[in-house]
Amino acid sequence: MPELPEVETVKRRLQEVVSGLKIIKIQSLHPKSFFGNLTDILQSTITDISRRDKLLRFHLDPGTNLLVHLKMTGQLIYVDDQIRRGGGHPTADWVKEMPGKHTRVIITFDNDAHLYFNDMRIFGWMKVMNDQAIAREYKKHGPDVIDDQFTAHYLAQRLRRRTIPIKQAIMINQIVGGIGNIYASEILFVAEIDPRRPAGELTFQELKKLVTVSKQVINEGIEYGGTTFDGLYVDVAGLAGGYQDKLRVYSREGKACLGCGGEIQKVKIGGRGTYFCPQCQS
DNA sequence: TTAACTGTTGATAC
DNA sequence: AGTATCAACAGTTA
Repeated sequence: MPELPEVETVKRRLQEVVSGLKIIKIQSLHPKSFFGNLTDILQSTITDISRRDKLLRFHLDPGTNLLVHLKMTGQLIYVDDQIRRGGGHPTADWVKEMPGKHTRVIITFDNDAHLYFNDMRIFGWMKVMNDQAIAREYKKHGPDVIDDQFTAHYLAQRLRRRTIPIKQAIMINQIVGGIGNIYASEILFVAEIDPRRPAGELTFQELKKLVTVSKQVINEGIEYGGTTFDGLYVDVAGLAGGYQDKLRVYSREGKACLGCGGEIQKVKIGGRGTYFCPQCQS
């Protein structure tokens, strides 16, 4: 579920709480959640955390990495002694009950803190990867939506003669990284573009607006700490984001369009629920 | 009860 | 190469 703003929110907090900590124990509780040798990263120290697209990278010393994809339902929950005693940074109450039913991996640090990788649907994963393997992985990706490399010229070149709906196109991370199903609907509403339009038929002016709006909406999502539905996405403290209250069209089928007062419609595009205003978006 | 839905993305067949 | 469909999985909703 997490898209760029959610992963970025997790990254920022994680950077503060686990940078400098040494991994002293790892428990893999499900065979599909952790790949690579546990022993390869035991006794390693986390030097930094970075994000590319929806991927989280733990930089380790000595030189390797733990790459993480949360997919639909992944969560990374950090709990240390202070949190268990009810102090420190605010957290959801249930983080003190970790591990939970859906905990798939537990990492223990040298300060006795734990990082819990919860993932109900088991689509997410953690992989031990060296720098070269990471580089190969990143090469498959387009620029992040908020990267300066993501421009109207770039997008025009990538979408030329393509017939898939524009909404589907901006969700392909080989084209642009970080946009998922929720923000795709939001972005196209703000850009006043019909999500069903064939991607190759947008004018350059429309692409310019699309690129600008994409960066704005995604940055807005980051500012509000991401979007939470049904408690599936939460930050490292188990707390919900705030952007679900700011959504303009997503999950608002039949409700009044904030622009014209007309009815928000829901359609399926590429098998995914898509919300838009037929009046405002063309 | 059963079917269809869900925030992701990779494989496959055409 | 680009597109459409299905699959991975578990839970909730119609």
